[in-house]
Amino acid sequence: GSVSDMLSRPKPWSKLTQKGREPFIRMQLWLNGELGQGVLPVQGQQQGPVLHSVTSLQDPLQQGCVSSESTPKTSASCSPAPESPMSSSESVKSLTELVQQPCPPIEASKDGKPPEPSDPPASDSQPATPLPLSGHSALSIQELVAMSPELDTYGITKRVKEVLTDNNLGQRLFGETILGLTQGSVSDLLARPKPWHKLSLKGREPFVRMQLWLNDPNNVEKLMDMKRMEKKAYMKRRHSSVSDSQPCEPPSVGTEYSQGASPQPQHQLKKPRVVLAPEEKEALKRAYQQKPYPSPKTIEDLATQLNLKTSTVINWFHNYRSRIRRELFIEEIQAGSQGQAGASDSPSARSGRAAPSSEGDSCDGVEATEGPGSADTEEPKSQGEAEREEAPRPAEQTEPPPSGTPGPDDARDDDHEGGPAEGPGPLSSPATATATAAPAAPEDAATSAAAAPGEGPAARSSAPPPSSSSSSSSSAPRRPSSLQSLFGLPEAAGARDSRDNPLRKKKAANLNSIIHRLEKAASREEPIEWEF
DNA sequence: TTGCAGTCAATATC
DNA sequence: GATATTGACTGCAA
Repeated sequence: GSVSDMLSRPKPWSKLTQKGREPFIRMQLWLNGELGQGVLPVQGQQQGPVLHSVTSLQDPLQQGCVSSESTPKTSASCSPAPESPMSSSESVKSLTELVQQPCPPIEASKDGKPPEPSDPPASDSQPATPLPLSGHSALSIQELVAMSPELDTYGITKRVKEVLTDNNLGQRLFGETILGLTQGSVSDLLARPKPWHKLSLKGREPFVRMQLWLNDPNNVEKLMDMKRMEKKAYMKRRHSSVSDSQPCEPPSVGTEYSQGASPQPQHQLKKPRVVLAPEEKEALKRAYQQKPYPSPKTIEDLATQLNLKTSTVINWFHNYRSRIRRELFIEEIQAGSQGQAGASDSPSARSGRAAPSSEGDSCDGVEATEGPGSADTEEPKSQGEAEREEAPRPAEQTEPPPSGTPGPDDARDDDHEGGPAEGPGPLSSPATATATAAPAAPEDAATSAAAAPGEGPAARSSAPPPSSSSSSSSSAPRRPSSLQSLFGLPEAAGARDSRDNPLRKKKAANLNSIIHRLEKAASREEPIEWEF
């Protein structure tokens, strides 16, 4: 009955749960001839002949660092964990193993040729990107991902960073040959990996690829080879182009990659990249603080006031929200590890509000999320801001607007025809102020607060924290076997602590004052609602 | 339609 | 030159 149903009404892949995908993977394997004629275990029966026999195979994914939730953490969590309790279905795991030989991820084909550089991009757009694995089966990466146990994304990226830096391998090369991603994406991924459970299937792909790569004993060697070949090719091209007196196309960034079909698109005038001025960003951030989910009208107002396209404003909000969210993930992780070390705030407590530490900056997101309370970067005004904002709408402001789950309701703009824009609000000022160079009168705390940070070096010295913290950790101790060593590197934690303490104090003070005000407000207005 | 995830690719920064 | 940042885009889901 199930089979009939499945065959006649298959659900789209994306709608299937991991479990639900299992039969399709089996079918695919069967179609590929991978499963032979062995008797597959049905449902609860774990080990049919075929699967049973393969459980002894090495599972490259399992070799890697499987995250704590899924693996009984032993001191050497990177060792194969055949007994992992993780999988809801052992059989899937077995399939994973079946599919995953210790495979060299780099070499694409047996013909000795390295994967054609153009491969990754080309195949990338395909629905089922074939892994550049010479490995055993033609299983697509998606299938591997679907079957993969939970991976420790932080551990993986950390190790990858280590390997890359230790061997002087670039992100671009790694990204393009191993992950099929561009340098920027790789950088982002390595610096701010999301936890496995927050990743979509697609988002897990690169991590699976990384894990496979890490498990490849010849990974570095192969990448080195690639590097050499790239260099050779580049030299060749240069020479030939020089001798041919070619107008020497710029040493294409992607080297031999890409350019699949785009030597000419250069002609069609490219849209110049929009670069938002600091003041504009400040204004947007302030708008965000008020309404992380501005209404179309607000967006339009914003766009008008800042003289930007509405799409730019929309994009900015999307990007900002999602980047803040990512920062928060990291904060949570870091906080978690810190918490273990005896840090004060519990992760659960912080997950609600913005995580304090990455001190806003690169993650001004965090700062923004935290709203006025965050203080870190703008301590001086934070009080004022807090006053201005907390008092009127305590609930909204204390709450972490965006955080993991967009709690649109609390901050969404919808109605308020006036929206945040009503009143000059935070938005209007900077733009106009910039224009006039003379920041309008102290319209409100927020405005002035934003104006200042715009120029103040203190606020501007934002970028480093999160990434630097992560990178610092990358140079820290090795052996990312256990969760602690992955996330809570003693050194790193120590460094953080010493650096954060003053900030923490400030924050604590700030929070206290906010709480205090909230309580006051609560006692005045709606005591019941504030019961919590 | 809206929001999000993931990514690209231009640009900034180191 | 390598890496980080970020505006824009695509595809998907609710």
